[in-house]
Amino acid sequence: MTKPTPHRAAALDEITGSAIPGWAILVVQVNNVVATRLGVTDTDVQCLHVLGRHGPATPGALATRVNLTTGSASRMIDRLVAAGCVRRVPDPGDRRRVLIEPTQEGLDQVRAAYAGLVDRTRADLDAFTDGELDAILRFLRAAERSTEAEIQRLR
Amino acid sequence: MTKPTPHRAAALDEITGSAIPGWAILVVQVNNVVATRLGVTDTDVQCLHVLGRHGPATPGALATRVNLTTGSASRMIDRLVAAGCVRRVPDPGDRRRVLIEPTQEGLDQVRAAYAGLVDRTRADLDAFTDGELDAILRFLRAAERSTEAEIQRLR
DNA sequence: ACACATCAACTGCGTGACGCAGTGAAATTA
DNA sequence: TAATTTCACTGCGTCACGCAGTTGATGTGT
Repeated sequence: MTKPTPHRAAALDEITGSAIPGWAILVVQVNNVVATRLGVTDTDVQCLHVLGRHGPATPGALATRVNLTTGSASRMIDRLVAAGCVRRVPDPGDRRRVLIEPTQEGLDQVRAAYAGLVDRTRADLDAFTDGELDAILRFLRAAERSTEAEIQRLR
Repeated sequence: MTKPTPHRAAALDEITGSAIPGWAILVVQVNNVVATRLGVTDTDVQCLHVLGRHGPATPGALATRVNLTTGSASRMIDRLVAAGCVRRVPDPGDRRRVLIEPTQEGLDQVRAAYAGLVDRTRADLDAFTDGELDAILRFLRAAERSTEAEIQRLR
């Protein structure tokens, strides 16, 4: 077992040290370009992503997800409301709370902005077998969990 | 061929519509947390990532990679110099140009900030076979190319 | 029932990152 | 050599953000 796979160690290094960072840099950049296109802030699109993924949320919950104070989140929501991407809905259960829910227009704008990238990625995935696709999916889910855990730790 | 794999279509949708976006959101968030920890801006860490990946670059090249004007890049470099992460080196070949190169301290700081996440990811990757690892690596490289291409298109 | 503490979202104010427009220096070209 | 282009770099205004305080609603103890 002194030499399980020399190739394997190299692959691990390349994935963690080069491929993931390289991709992450471009993800940040494409988000920035999209934000500029939509005429909003990077933080705003991040907020829209969170809403599209987890559904309506309170300003407070939104603030923690995008690393903002509640005050700054308030202003961010003002901007998104003004842009027609988001709506303020009173929480029937607790009249202190307000729920922020994305408008159809907001969801469509974000979806359209990333449609090109999604298409390219689908095309990329054509080159893989069903089993490889499954492995990729499992990896992405694992990375999601690990990144989430690391965020919690770093706070 | 009317039913190549029903499972495959579902996997494609989940990867492009859920797994990648979900991970991307967290990548942005972890970058933000790291930036706060290092006492610099999100843009600053993005710049450090670019430098760590592509080596020394001129302020102009750096500006395009982080979507900034050359003026704002100048100030960003000022901040990074003040933080001891970066050095200005005159270009011997063209005396108008200045090369920005990361200091060892800057590289170490970034590396340390992400060490926990890298460790987690390596642990995640233990669960995959050599062949699966190879598929994951090929996918990441393809995603990198596609994202790069989409950025060019959106400009 | 009534005060009192808590928790939610929201506002004034200061700081700072950014874009824009202009400057100066060096290189390229006519 | 003169004109143009291409760099990096600076005043200035705008706007996103954090901080601290406000308002209103919900619980909580006596």
